[in-house]
Parts: sequence; structure tokens; C-alpha cells
Amino acid sequence: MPSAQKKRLGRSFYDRPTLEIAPEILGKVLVYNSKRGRLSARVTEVEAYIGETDPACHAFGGPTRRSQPLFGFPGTAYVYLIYGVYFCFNFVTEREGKAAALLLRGAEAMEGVEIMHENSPGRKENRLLNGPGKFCRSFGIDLTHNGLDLTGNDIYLEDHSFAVTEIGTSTRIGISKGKELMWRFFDVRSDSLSRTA
DNA sequence: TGAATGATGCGCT
DNA sequence: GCGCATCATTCAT
Repeated sequence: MPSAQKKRLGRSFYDRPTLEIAPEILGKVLVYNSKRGRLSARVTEVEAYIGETDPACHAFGGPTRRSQPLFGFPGTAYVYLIYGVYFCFNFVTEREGKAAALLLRGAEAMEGVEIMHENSPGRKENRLLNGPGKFCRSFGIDLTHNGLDLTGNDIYLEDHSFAVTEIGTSTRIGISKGKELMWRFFDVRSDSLSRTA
């Protein structure tokens, strides 16, 4: 096995059209250097939320206190609480002011699996990160990570040259407006997705 | 295996 | 007060 080249992704990766980034972010490795140790996972599923005209996007109708990070620099983390219970983690994309993001909905655990099991007890390894709320719980992501610069040293993406041979698309999950848009992207071969098929 | 449901907090009208 | 980018549990097939 030749060792894969690990290239850290910078601002320019995020400073592009969201629908162009979406298929490319699949297979990239998200690294989190937490206080308890290093966690990493291969991205398998994302959804796009784009701008003030997308009715499902938190930026719809203009900026608010909560959605502020969405309007910031590309490569910013946008984290919010959903249903009073779980957190959702987003990569902010496009130029500052455009307010677009990719919601991380699924990943495959690589490093720090023990820590993930401590955060999410009693589950199989491929059920640790297969859903946006579950990813945040297992990784230990919360509002303290909101607004974090993803080109810094805490949380960032690496390109390990993992090939994603087949990319599936579908409508977005769990929304009531903007349902017709095919803005969910996933690695068909993965067994760590929020939904199968 | 799938449908229904409750948990639970907060942003926004 | 309503609705929400979710998930685990329960109950039914």
C-alpha cells in the first residue's frame, strides 16, 4: 500500500460554488484535534444550503443572530442546535456575504474511535457518525465550535486521495420547504449514511 | 422493517 | 406560541 498523500485544504477549497464543492468533499478527511485526543473521519454524506433565496437555508430572509456565521468567510464552521437536542455541523462555503454551507450528515470513523464510543455508548462503529446529530455527539461538537476557522489547527479537512467511485444525489432530508432540490450528495458505497439507498 | 411519537431548547413572529 | 437541516424508542406488521 503506497501511503496516501495528506494535503490540508485551505480557504480556496471553500471559496467556490457550493454545488461544485459538494461532490468533492466526499472522501475528504475531517480532523478534529480535541482536548481528549485526535479524531478523524472520512466524509460520506453532505447537503447544500445556499443563500438567502433557499427557503430551507437559515440565511433565508437575511441574517439573524443565529445565522451570522453563515455570512462569514468561506471555511468557517456553522454549528446550531436542532430540536433542542442535537447539534448540526456545517462548512461555510462561497464568498463572504453569500451565506451558503454544506451540512455534514455522515462520515466513517478513522482515528479516535474510542473517544467516539465514550461519547456515544453502546453502538456499532458504523453507527457512530451516520447522521448529522450523531456525528456531533460522537465527535463532541457543540456551540463552542460555532464560528471556528476551519483553516486553523483545531478542525480542518485533509485530502487523503480517497477515491469515491459512485456519488448519489437526492432531495434533502428533514425539511419542509425547498424539498424539490436535489442537494444531498453521498458516497453510494459507504455503510455509514443517514439513510440507505 | 416501518410508522408513529416524545424529548427538549431556542429562534423568530 | 410554533416549528425546527434529529434520533431513539415503541408498537405494529
